[in-house]
Amino acid sequence: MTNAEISKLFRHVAAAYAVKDEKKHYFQIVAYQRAADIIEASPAEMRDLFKEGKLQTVPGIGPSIKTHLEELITTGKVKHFDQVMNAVPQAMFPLLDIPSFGPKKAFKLVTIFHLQNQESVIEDIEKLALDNKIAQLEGFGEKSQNDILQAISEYKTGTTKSARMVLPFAAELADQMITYMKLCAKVNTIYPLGSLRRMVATIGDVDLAVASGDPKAVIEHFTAYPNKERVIEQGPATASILMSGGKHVDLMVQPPDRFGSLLQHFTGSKQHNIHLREVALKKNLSLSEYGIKEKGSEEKGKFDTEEKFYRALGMVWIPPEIREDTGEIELALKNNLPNLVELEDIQGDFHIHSNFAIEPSHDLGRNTIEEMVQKALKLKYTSIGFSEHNPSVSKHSSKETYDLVAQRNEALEKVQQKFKKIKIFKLMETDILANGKIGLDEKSLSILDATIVSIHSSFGMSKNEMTKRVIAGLSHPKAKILAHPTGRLLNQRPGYELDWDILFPFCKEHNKALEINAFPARLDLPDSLVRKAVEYGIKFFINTDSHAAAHMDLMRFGVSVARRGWATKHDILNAMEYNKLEQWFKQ
DNA sequence: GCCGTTTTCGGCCCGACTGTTTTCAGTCG
Repeated sequence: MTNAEISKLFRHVAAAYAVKDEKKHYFQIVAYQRAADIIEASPAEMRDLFKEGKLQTVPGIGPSIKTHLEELITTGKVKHFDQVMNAVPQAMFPLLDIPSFGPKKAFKLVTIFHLQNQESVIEDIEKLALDNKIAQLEGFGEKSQNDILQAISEYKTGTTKSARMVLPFAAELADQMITYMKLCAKVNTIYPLGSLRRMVATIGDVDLAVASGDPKAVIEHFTAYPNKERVIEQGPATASILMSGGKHVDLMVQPPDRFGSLLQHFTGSKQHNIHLREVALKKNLSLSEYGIKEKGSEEKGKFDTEEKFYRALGMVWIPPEIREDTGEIELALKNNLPNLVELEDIQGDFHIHSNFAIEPSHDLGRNTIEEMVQKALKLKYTSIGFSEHNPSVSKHSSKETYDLVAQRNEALEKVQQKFKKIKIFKLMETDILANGKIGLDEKSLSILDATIVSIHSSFGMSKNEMTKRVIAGLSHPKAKILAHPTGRLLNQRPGYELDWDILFPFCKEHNKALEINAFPARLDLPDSLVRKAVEYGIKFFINTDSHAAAHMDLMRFGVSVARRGWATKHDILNAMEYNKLEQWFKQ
């Protein structure tokens, strides 16, 4: 049972409670929805946490839900859930997947029309709407009948709720909209907010906030966007449009003197905001996008900046990347937040593929060594590490491999002679083969400063085997960095499994670094694991894995992952002076 | 059902928008 399945089941339980008696079960409903949100977003599978006895460490999971989860994971079902859900018609549940269908509407329709078949219920509702049977019901009308048809049609064609976007894709969509919105003279300021501002690895919808003295004009301009599918909703302060591909763009507008509270509200996360508002309540304050009001008063205090907004709650400003309600509010109250690493701290990039013809088993870069160095200089780096893939093991003798590595080194030295302002490190990205050996022999390794190691084959191994394999590879004294540690490709493959409780202590003890791969389809190590590794005291390289000079600009995405993992400058090795780094490689 | 340096009992974020309604329920974020 996956997190997604558990989350869906919890939402169904909440829906069943809502139908049964919403008032009586209100806080159970909220609790199950909150647990569903948290489990859905959790990078760790609940079944793994169960095996490790760590279910109670998940926020939102208390004694009762924990017991139910244990029953669910061991037996595949929960008696209590069955009881709750069997009290309502089963046919209502498939309808909940369709946007605009909640528990009440789904229950009402399947009850009135005696629908019992879960397989056909969506088609059944569609047919009833087409036959004009729904418009006559109390509480429904012509418009809502048409809305139902539209929602079902969009659901069936996959127009809605499609896969989440990787960051640059969402950023580009946001940029397009921002460019368009700036054509409206009434737009003072506009920012992308929500998960895009928090730099979450994948983005659902694009959220935009505008400061303007004329919200009406701004909203009208927004909903007139020519490349939209349709307007979803439109009010005096907010609007939402559907884009081709099923993405929503949500807009909120406030006057400039309330823009700080809008930024705070719309950046989220939801759990961060809820917690912040609970903290505020204890101070007799109530928060919203309009500002802060004292309990009992109608007057809402105005905040033009986020800093002032947080200060009014007795805390320091919290960087958006860590607004996930994982302890940041408590530390902000004590003015004790970590000093997160910044892009400007980065002094070099150590996972760089040039087009040097090294005859690798994987891909070559597109630019020359010199072009990559020039790009590094433009980025004001003081060091760079070249790490082409090792020459393919199957196609070369040991001597041929050595000659290729030596030739690559000579090429690096030539460029080093020409550019004295930057230190060039001689690295390589070496495969950890299925048997745990690495794809270079001692002689070749001896002429490198160090090697990055990584997995590019035999992904299907068990967690145990893979952990042993990675540790075997990392055990060579020259193997200093584990690249893209989980092997995940966002929206493509989940990555292999590793036992972090073994790997993290190993890295700490043997002074091995983990890579935070900045390539947007990877963002690997994932942020939540970065956080754990930081707690272990492990060091990182943030690398772009560039296969072209232009890729080196992607560093900021890796820095965001590090920030989301609460890493400071001192956790990041490529934020160090190169001479210190040279020492580190020799350790 | 969860949660706790003001609580192990008694609280639980706050608001937008829509359609069908003459004041609100439902859905969403």
